[in-house]
Amino acid sequence: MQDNLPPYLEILNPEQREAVLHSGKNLLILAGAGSGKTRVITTKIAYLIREQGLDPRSIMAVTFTNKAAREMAARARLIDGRAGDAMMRTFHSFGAWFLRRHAVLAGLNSNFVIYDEDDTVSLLGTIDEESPRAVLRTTAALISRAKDYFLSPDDPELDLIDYRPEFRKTYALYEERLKKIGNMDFGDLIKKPVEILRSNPDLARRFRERFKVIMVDEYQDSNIAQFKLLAELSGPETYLCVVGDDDQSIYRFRGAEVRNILEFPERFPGTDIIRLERNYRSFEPILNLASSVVDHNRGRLGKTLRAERGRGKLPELAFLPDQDEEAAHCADLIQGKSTGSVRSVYSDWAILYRTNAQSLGFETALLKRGIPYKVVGSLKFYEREEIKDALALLALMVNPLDEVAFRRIINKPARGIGGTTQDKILESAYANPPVEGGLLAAARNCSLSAKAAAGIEIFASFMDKAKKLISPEEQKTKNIEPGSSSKKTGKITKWSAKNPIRADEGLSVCVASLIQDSGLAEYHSTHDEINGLQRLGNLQELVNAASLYPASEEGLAEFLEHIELDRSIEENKDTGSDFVTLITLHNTKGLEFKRVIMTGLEQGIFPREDKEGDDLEEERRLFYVGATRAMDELYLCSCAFRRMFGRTSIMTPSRFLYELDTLSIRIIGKAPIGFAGKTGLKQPALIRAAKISSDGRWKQGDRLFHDDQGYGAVMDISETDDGPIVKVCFDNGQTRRFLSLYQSGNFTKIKEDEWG
DNA sequence: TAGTTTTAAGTTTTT
DNA sequence: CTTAAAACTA
Repeated sequence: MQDNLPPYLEILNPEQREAVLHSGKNLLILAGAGSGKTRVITTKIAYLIREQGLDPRSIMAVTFTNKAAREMAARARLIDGRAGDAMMRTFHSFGAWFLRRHAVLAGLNSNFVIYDEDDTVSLLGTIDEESPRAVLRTTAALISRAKDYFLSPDDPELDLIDYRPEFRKTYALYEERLKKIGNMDFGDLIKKPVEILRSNPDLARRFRERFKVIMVDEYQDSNIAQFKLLAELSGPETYLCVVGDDDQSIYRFRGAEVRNILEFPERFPGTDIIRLERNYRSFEPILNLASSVVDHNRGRLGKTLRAERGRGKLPELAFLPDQDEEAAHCADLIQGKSTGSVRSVYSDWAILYRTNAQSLGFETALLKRGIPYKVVGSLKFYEREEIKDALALLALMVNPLDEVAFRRIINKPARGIGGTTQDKILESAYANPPVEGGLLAAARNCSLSAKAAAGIEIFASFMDKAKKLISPEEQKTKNIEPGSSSKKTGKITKWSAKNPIRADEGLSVCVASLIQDSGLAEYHSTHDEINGLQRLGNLQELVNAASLYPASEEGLAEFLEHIELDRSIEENKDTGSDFVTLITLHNTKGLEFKRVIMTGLEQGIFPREDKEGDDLEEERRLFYVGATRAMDELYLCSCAFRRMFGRTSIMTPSRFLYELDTLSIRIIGKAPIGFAGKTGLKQPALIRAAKISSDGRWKQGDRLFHDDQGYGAVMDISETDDGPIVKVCFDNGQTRRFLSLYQSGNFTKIKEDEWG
């Protein structure tokens, strides 16, 4: 035990302190959920600077999400302000930073724009004009996966991604095309730096000299390419410290390789392992519940989480008739109705679901009750057509060779430049060596119809105008542009013909000018009768966001990069500071809430499909992640029916519900057979059932659900003048006869037969 | 070629 | 049900 430790080290537990003070060899920290790993990382950064006298600039700390990177930086700075000078970024943001400086070494453009999966699909569409969109999307996903595994088109191992020679060929063509354009996709942000470091030993040496300490958070979610990047950046002298939890690996589908963490000690010989197994977040039954499910997984490093907070309220599992009741149940819980307790603070609550599509029902229910909420991470904003259009204009300014952006925007609004003309322009641009001025210049040099040529001129003229707004010479006299007529106008959220897109600061002036002069604003407001105003509002919001950046070419590039790498946007709803969080299970990683409701625990929803093997294990880990977000109270919901694609279908409870420790849970509602837990409050008796089969007729053996009796099966059907009478045997052993009342879709209301 | 109608498909999860 | 994409027509 050291004497006179500074307070920020004093407050750590022995394992945490050991991890912070550890030096010399590489370090693998196996940190269970809620064991204070972020505290360890941030403290370690501060400790290295304060006590070890390390230059902050020689420390690199990588995370996976922007939110995590921001939080890490903020918390480290709280302990020591100098920590702000350390490089704390996401893997992808580091890759972009690296490539802006060193891409030229690989003969690549450094003014690249980052292509997302959608852009990749568009580009693939110009390579392969035959295939339908769905096929292109699959190909795009495969290419992205290939890059996660650090596989190039000529790599023999590419067969493991897709053995078809066509795929190899398409991938090669795509790479060639992307290089010509000079842009990067997400995978390139990791893969290309590795290639550059490998072929430039001097540069690699300089990096190894600079970064003496490299730390990685959520290491269980790293992929092969990221592993290789780490390997290139760290030499024998580098102190490598990775933190992770194999039970929280939930991004396998995206190329994350759990073996990275499982085999870390072998890959980096001389590694010490420290386990953080004290959980400070959740009450014991919550941890027991989470562990009991993930215990069914094989191939774990294994650890025992101890609940430092001791016993608390038993988690509740509610069996509900359908998703509307589920949403109502959530609202009841939040308002404290079911328990009769005092209403809690809204921000204590989070509603978790497997897919974004599920958020809608909760939104409507909460809205109806006037409960404020925020949907986290619905990336819709940047996926909106009008926003993508506006971004294409900006992208084309940054990289005039951006074919995808060019095609997207050149004829919007219509300028008489259709697909055929576009092909002609692109063909001539690719036939000739890269033209100064990019695709627009190429278009001007192309012999086109009078109509098309005129369209090009119109387009080129406002692009030139916008360019002037960010060129250095014009900066001093920038009071001449029309958009910024008078004084500060503040944020404008509503649009009218008299109140066009406005801007008065920084880059927003240029962005506003582009959106206005290109006719994009007008195009979207007139083309969409219903949502036109909202579309303009979105465009205005984009303009507002740009005002934070300087009106220069660098500012523009920065703005675009920020948008491309961090798509989470603060939805500027007039929600105060107290709101319920609606969030996907994946998005909750790293977060915690006092009260958590996990919804949709049904086969097909969670776990999704009938997943098997490794995929099923990943779903289990997702359950573990979700459950361990809860500090005080945990609630689970499972519905008997769910509307999907406009149809109502009967659901089977999630298999995880059969796996969990029944002593750690209290059951509410009609549980299917096999649940031994205590039964809580009674649901009001409703008589309702639905069939599995969809042809509108009852069949022997049809499974159904009855609000009073629970799950059951049809034993016998007899036709009468009043319709069919069905005899049902329930899982609880009871037998009843029902008269079918009426039907809609495959959802049938029934009335209990008098003789039943 | 532009714009409209009809048909089909889809819901993972995200940097 | 909602959205995207193919098909169709002016």
